[in-house]
Amino acid sequence: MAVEACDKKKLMDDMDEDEVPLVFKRSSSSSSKQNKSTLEAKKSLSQNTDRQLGRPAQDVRSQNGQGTMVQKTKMVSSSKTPPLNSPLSSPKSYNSSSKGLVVKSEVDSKPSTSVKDESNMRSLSVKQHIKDEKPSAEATGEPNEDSDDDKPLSARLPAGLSRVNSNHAKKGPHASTSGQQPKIPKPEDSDDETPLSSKFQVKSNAGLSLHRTSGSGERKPSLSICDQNGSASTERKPSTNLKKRPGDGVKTADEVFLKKPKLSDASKHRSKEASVKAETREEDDEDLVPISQRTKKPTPSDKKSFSAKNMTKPKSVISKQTNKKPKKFMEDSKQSFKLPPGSGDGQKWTTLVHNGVIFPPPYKPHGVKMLYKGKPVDLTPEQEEVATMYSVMLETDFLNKSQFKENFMADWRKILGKNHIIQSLEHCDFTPIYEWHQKEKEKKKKMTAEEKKALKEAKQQQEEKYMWAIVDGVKEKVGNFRVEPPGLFRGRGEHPKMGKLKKRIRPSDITINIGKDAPIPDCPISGESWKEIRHDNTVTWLAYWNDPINPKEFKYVFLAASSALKGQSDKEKYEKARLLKNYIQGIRAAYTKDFSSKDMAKRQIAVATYLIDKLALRAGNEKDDDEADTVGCCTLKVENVEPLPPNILKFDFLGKDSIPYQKELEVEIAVFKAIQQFRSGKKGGDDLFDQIDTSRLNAHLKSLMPGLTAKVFRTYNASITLDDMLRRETNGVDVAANIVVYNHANKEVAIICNHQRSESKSHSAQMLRLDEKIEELKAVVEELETDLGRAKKGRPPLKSSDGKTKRNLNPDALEKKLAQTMAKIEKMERDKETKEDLKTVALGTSKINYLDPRITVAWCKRHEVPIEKMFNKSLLAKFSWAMDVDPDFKF
DNA sequence: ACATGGACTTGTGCTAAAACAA
DNA sequence: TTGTTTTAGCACAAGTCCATGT
Repeated sequence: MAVEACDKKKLMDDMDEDEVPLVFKRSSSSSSKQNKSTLEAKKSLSQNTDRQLGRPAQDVRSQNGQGTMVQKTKMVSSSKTPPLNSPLSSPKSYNSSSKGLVVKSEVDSKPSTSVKDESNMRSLSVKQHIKDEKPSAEATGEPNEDSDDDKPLSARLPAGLSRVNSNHAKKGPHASTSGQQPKIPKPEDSDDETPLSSKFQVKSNAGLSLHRTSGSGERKPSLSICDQNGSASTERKPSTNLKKRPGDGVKTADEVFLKKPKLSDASKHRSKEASVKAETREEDDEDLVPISQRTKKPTPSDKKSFSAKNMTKPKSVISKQTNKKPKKFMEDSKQSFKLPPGSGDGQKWTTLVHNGVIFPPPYKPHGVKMLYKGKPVDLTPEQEEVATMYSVMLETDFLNKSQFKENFMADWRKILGKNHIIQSLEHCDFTPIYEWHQKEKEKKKKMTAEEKKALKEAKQQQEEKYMWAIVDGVKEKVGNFRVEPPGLFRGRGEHPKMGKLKKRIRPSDITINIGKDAPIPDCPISGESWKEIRHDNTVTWLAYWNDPINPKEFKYVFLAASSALKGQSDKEKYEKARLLKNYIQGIRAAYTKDFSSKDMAKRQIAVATYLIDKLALRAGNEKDDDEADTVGCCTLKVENVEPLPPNILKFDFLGKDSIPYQKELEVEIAVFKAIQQFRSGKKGGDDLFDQIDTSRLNAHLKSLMPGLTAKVFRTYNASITLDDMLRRETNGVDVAANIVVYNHANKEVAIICNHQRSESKSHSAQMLRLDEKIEELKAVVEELETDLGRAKKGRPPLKSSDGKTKRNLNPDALEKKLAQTMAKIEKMERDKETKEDLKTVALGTSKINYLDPRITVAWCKRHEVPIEKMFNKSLLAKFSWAMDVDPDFKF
């Protein structure tokens, strides 16, 4: 379906994306429908099996018993429930809330994790395998079962930790035996990509076997697999002109390639959908539909949201779409066509057309003079430009950093020349320029709406041609077609290069990558020319230039996240993480065993893997001296990990982007001892893991599972945690309550991944304001109660505090008002709590990068939550490939 | 084995835009 | 309407990891 998207209408709509607001139309009414549909769907689908399994969240809960209440109380409760399995851990878990847990994040302290009970999960899982109905898909179903492994980190972490221990350590051995030997079976797919599918399938059947040996045969399938639906969907038209991307749904990758737009029926559908949906729109001229758009809209047939309905019956939907193109097409196209991106040989595209990049406008001198030793100074435009870059940063914290100032001055002096009057930054007064800049900002702000709109349109028009690329006949959005403007480098943390001048990039710095038959983009700056033109279809970049700050590195122009190319690799990432589910138990057993290996390198690998698994640490590549001093797992220093007897490890280091990571984790004794040993005889700044590095670690991981690398654990743990929490805690009271559950799960993941944000400057003021409002409302409640009491006795209300006479309401009306006010207070208090809770936790990063969107989409379908409530416009576009997932999808 | 180049993903903060409250 | 708060998007920095050459 998606493809058809081409419909012009849609296109049109899309076109403006910027301006036009998306409208997701999902009428309320729809809900009912949805439900219905859902139900149907479920029935139709294999659900039975699932259900039996106990898959439904509800069931789950029931098991625990707790589930339900959770919500209100906060899911926490549930989480707390003691895991049946691990006795050990349990104590902690219960006790306190998450906080109690061992792990505390000092940072904000939200205690992050909660324990989950594995027991429940397990039970579920076990059964699940069964589901076979959908073959591929199901991969999903898989094996999780057994181990706690499957459980989300969160579960483990906190309490988990303890648990972990218990499991592994204690269990460790057994576990291992159980079955999964880590050994990899490599299915054939050497590539990471394909195999998955096959594997999945395999697994599904047997929980135990990790290997998915068999599956290999079809790897490609992986894609297909994923989408259960997908399969059908493809349609393609071969020859047509440009196609748009295959349907919105974007089914599987396969389809992607094929795409063919076809308007015919599909288009019809689409159009409707389009309207319904909301997507973006843009107008483009021709038919090229921007893929992104298409994709996004999932809405299948009717407007209703795609939510349940669509999903539910994915197949049916698909079929519709597909109709247009008969299978044959598909097949043909597949074969004849290019390989899917990513497919084997590394070819990413067959034809690629784009217009290059757009450069920032040349510098316009303002002539405002800065002062040096109190006197105005004449500067050339080049000198003034750099002075202005610095001036506008006058109120930032960078100006308090000597490193920044030194670097800036060093670079500026090169432009000023050796004998310039300006010799020292200390005697410079940039305020005139700063003030000029502030005024300019004011002016801009004060422009009328029309003026702003006109400016915007002019810009849009200028950029329009650069925004799109045509990849294998499909119009795709380009991610960052604007060349970075010159400026002062703002590194994060204590970056040694902060303040250096990032020089202007010119065409002669840029290498363009484009299809052989495509016209070479005109160089936008007359008289200049591109550095080089390449026709490399094994890479996805459209252009790149060397980073002016670090010439050894590059800045690339890629397609946008909504493109099929990116979508496919995103999907492959999640499929790989899902594959890990089948190996995790064995991997955990293996590293547990190696905690006491005689071989130091082996022991270090085991402990590092443990930390990556339990704490979701990043791999930790080596860094140069000219970068900020941050670490990851393999680069942890002795001083970053402090053993607190009997078995707690206190982590304190700066991770990516110099974000502090401060947590305490209770670990297995063997790990604790190993860490003590790794530290012994070393200085604080020495490497904790002196025998390993990321390439060794990853090489080892690859021996356990094809394609496995350290980062896969983060994806795996994040997604499995979300899936697990949603399944256990969604109670279905109403959409709002379900969303609360979702956000709670999302927060849990963010904490695991240590996704922080800085507290807004006005946070405390905002909290105070909320408190005031709540107090006011409480006063209103009291007043209402008084009046109600009087009204019941037939007396008129007292005068209000400001002396005015109130209307004489009857008791019913007063009660109603009272209830409304109380509800308002409740909501406000909840909002306040959430706000405080999330003041330093960023949910967005995990949603964008770590949570398999299919979990969210399937959950939305199961609980009739409009997907638009969970994904904004760009996420809808980015995850278009996940929209038609089966409601029973399990990560 | 290792260093380094190269390509692509992940992350935070800023700011424009949208949503709200007054 | 207007001022304020919240959110979406973007910019671009900073990671990961694979490939390749020595």
